[in-house]
Amino acid sequence: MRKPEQIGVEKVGRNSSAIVKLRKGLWSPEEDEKLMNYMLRNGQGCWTDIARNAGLQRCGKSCRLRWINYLRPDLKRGAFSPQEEQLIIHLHSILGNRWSQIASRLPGRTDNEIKNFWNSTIKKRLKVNNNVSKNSPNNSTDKGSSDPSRDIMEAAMFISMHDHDLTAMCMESSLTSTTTTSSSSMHNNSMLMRGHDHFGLLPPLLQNNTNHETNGTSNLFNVGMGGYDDCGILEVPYMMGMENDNTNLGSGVMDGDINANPTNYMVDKKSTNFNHHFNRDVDGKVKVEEVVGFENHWPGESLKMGEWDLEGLFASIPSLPYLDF
DNA sequence: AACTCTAGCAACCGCCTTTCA
DNA sequence: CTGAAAGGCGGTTGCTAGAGT
Repeated sequence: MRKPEQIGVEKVGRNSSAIVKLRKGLWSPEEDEKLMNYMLRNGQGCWTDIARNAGLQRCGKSCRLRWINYLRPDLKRGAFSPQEEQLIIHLHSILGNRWSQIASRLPGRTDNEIKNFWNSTIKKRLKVNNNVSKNSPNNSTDKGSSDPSRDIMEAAMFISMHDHDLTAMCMESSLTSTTTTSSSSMHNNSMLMRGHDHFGLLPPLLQNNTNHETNGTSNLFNVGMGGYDDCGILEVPYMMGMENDNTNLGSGVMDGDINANPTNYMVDKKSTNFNHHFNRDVDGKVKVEEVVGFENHWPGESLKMGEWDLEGLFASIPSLPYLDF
């Protein structure tokens, strides 16, 4: 909480030379009421005008933040449900710290709330888990917790922290877990659960849920986001609408079983012209700056995350859940 | 009861992008 | 076209309340 009586100075309005004294710090109930009343009567507009017209000695930014994070009528207060918690972890495994993107998938939750939750709760839990698994050799043969959702969460967090190449798959596996409650059913649909831990990175809890084996072709899971369809075929969305070439939008289907023959998978990936799909837009310009993991294995293809079309991404993954309450 | 520690969270900061005069 | 303002976002700070000692 901030000290309530800080005063700042700010110019107000594009053409205004007016200098007003602005309050900082905690919002008083009176300020909340003013802003709430104004917003309900007039709706959203220019925040600087809102601040002025509502009679608030606050900057527009501050009003916006207060409204979005606290006053909005559709906000859901209170603790995160287990489903929300899982979804946050899932989404974070793909999106990273894009809190607003994550929040847009959780109705009634704000990016700030989710960010705080992640930083205060989930991160800490991960740290504890890491320490436990480091310090306890017995955990390598851990049979897993009795709570499969917890296993998945831990796995997701572990992978998210240790290997970004795997996070996408973890996301996929985790998504499955949101619609199924038993770990056995997870084996059926999820890439991660069906795949092998070629990296030897999966935590014991997750290894317990996989047909774990190791071999020398460890990097073959670098496919970005994807999963198995009903036939067990690996389906890889074309990096989520990263390219603007509408004729190529959709999902590419990799034939072959990557578990059985990962090398073929790599060949198939190339043969479906992923290079084109992933990093070039309609004009042929390099569009995507970096795709997590790819650069390690496709030298010369400089793909980056910054310009992903996330809506396209979500659109191309029908199983990605919204929480709808 | 007094003090310390820490989790939770509201709000600010600073940077980047978008909009507009 | 350009520069300034506004909007948006992620990172960070620092206060409060409650638990622990």
